[in-house]
Amino acid sequence: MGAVEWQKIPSSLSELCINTTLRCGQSFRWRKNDAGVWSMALHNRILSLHQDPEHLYYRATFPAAQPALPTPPASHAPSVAAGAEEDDTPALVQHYLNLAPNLTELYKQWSAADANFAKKAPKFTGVRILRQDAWEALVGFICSSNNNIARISQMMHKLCVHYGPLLGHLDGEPYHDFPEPAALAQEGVEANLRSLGFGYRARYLYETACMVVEKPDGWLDGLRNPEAPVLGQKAEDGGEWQASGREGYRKAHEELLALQGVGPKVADCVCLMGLGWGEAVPVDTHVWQIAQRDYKFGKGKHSSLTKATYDAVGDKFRSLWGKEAGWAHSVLFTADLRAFSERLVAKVEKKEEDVEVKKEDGEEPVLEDIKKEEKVVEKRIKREDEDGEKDVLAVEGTVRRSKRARKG
DNA sequence: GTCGAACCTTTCGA
DNA sequence: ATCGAAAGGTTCG
Repeated sequence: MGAVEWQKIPSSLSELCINTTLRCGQSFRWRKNDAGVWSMALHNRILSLHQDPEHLYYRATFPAAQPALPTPPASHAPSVAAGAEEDDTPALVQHYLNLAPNLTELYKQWSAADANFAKKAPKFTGVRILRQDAWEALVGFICSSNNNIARISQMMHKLCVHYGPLLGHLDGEPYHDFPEPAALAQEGVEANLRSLGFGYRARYLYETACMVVEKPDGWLDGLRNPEAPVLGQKAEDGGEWQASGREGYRKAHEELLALQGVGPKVADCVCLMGLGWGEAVPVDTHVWQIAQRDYKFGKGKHSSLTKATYDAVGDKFRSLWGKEAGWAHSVLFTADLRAFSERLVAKVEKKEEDVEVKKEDGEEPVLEDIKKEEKVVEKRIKREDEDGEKDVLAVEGTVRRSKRARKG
């Protein structure tokens, strides 16, 4: 493995908070280790992240002996073992984390346009829409139907372990890149996924993989917002704005609907998080609750979440928040997640106690000391994420414990 | 266009 | 602890 030193770039927690962004239901593959470092296999390397109030730190770990070329004369292929020849990790980080937009400015705009956003957003700053791989987003959100984030994460992990190429190990854990469509379009995949606990989504994944494989090359990325091209491509104009969404967005949404297991909500998730269409507003159970509670839906004409109501909710948010409505929506969605619910309660003296109780419950005692350190770090950077660790560790815990001594 | 039921399994919360 | 409900929905009739 060719590990590279940590790099750092200036970044405030208002511009990006990875502890929120990486576990708010956008990507389901990030794992946090005991030292508080987030890692994920991405584009043929293991990308690791952590941050303090002033900086974002990143590091890539490349697989050993991964010759870009069929290993010509090994004569002077020196320590360049991997990736060192033009390390594109800085560009990848910039691209994946979507660091270009000024998030503070966007929050200001959304707050000015919407009192409810202004009220909710201050406790959920730094939520950034990631630019994920479109295929991964498609698979992840097909799995998300009628499901919970912990299980979706577990399923994505299994998918990588069983069908993705192994890149290497970190903290003793294997990291696999995300499988290509062809890997999931093979005979027997459906049955195997079912046995792995995917339930009825096994068939959706297999059939969608087959359909994608049959499409012309580059079909999925062809549905991208030209303003948000894949890494290395030049940005172009995204088309004319309208409250129902730009033409390219509508086209992408419509095409995605033809895939198995893809309805309006999943299609919007892929549009927003995989294809760069900022106006895509996925309306799920959370957003529907929000729309009823805070935006006067749920009565009369729009009393139930029909297709027409679905579109109306999206239009409402698009006309309210504009071109990046899906982004604003994600902030409110995050605020609605149980995993973050503690931020909504007022800071009272009882809180410390509650946290302690939660921590002891269901966690390995061995981790106690480490976790207290972690807590200190979290406090130092002035975030309130003690609550979050519990959830994240729970996800990893099930994976790990299933292989080791679970009974204690 | 709308409605209801069925769908797999895990996690959550009372 | 245990058990029903809910979980970032979609499909089918």
